[in-house]
Amino acid sequence: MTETIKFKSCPHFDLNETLHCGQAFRWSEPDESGAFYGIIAGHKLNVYFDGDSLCACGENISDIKDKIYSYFDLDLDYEKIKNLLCNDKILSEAVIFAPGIRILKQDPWEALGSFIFSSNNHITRISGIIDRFCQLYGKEAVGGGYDFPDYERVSRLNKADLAPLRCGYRDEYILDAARKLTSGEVDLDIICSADIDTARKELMKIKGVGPKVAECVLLFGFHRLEAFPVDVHIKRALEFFPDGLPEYALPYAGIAQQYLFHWMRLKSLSGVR
DNA sequence: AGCCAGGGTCTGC
DNA sequence: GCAGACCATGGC
Repeated sequence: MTETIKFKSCPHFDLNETLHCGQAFRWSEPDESGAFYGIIAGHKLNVYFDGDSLCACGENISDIKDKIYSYFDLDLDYEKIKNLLCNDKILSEAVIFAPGIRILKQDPWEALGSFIFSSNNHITRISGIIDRFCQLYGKEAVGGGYDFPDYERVSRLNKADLAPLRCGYRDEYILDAARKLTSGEVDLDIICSADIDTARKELMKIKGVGPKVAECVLLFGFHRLEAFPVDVHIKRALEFFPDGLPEYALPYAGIAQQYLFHWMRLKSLSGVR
């Protein structure tokens, strides 16, 4: 049956900014009422705000209530973190540009697969590739749609199977990732509990996973908030920080990075230089 | 019509 | 260790 869950009040949280700032690739645009459709833990749900409270609606979603809560990381106090970051003038500009961004806790394998597809690619195209990937090889989700494909299933595919994705040379990368996870050569549980340098090295055993993708997986899939992915937009942003980020920001470098990324990316999309 | 993109690999120094 | 060629694709 269709259920609605109302979570606790959470200010400093904007769904559009959070879901469409380049950390996740499968959320819909908002509908007329401002609700977004997506899939978490094999359940289709829509999320929206009722006043200050996040609400989720979908079939039997009480089964995954804890996972939804964790996905949006509702316990983390963003007011405190933003106040800290805003001691820096540039960071403060980035935060003010989209103050409702939060870092999601995505499924580690989905984050890994998604950011393998992301390399040297545009966000709109990444979304298309991942959509086709899920539709072709994902399990049906409760309430409709398809989940991100299991790596065991992907490990049994070949390049021809992936041709419809039109993901280019990244086809062998996703296969290598799925095979190394299935064989246990790379272990997500070990990465989860390892120190961050060990975790980086583990992830980079996978073909197609270099420093940037590894950092994205650590940040978005393992919630290592100190991870700091550097792409072209962040490279430009770093010109403002000749000595690197201020030291007090480093424990939350990944969060700072996301504000900077979104700010720089939307500025360049609107043609400002 | 090119330029560009949430880069990585491979080769040659 | 580091620079540079190369990689497949399509949105803009």
